[in-house]
Amino acid sequence: MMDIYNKLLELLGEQKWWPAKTPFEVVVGAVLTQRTKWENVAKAIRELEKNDLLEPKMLSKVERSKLESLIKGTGFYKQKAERLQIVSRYFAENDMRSLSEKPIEALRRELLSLKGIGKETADSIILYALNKPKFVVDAYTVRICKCLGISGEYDQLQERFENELPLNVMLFKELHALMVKYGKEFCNQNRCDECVLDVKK
DNA sequence: CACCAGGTTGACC
DNA sequence: GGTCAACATGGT
Repeated sequence: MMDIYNKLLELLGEQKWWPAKTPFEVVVGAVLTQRTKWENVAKAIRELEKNDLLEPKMLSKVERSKLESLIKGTGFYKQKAERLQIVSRYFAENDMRSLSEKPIEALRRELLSLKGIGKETADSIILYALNKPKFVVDAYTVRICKCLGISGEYDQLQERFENELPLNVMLFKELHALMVKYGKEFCNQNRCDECVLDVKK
């Protein structure tokens, strides 16, 4: 696993994820980027910012139709508007500070109980908003691992990364970001024959 | 016109 | 347990 990281880092350089000014902005982005290009998410976040909505209380209270129109460009906008308000209510009731004090697994279960927050979104929030060591698995991670002969679904892959890597937040962030970047650039059409990641598992 | 994007849910078997 | 359509817009 560390070999993959070193190789990707050498190839692509540091990614410095997640691009956001505040932890709550990470939360909003994590919901909006579900099955959606980041470019469109960034636009929506700027719209929300203009309307002073990048804050849990304001976002949870804003009129649904207004929220929908602001995030329309990210697709699935009705679902996402509902999801954003559910998550916002949760973050309005639980500030970042109190959330940081919870054990990771307990926090993860709470996030997963919110409608619209699945594993990847929950783990992205834990890693990038709360800076806790939880490895985020996404579609690219699964694809890349498959190419490398590492099979498994979300939980198995996550466990493997967390067990085989040092439990380091920066490392988890970078490796996840690097795999997304690599996946976007090189894994688009099953061109596994050109894969640069000929590393030992 | 077809296909994809930093997923999640609920229905059905 | 697993599979699958639905969700919707914007870009190639």
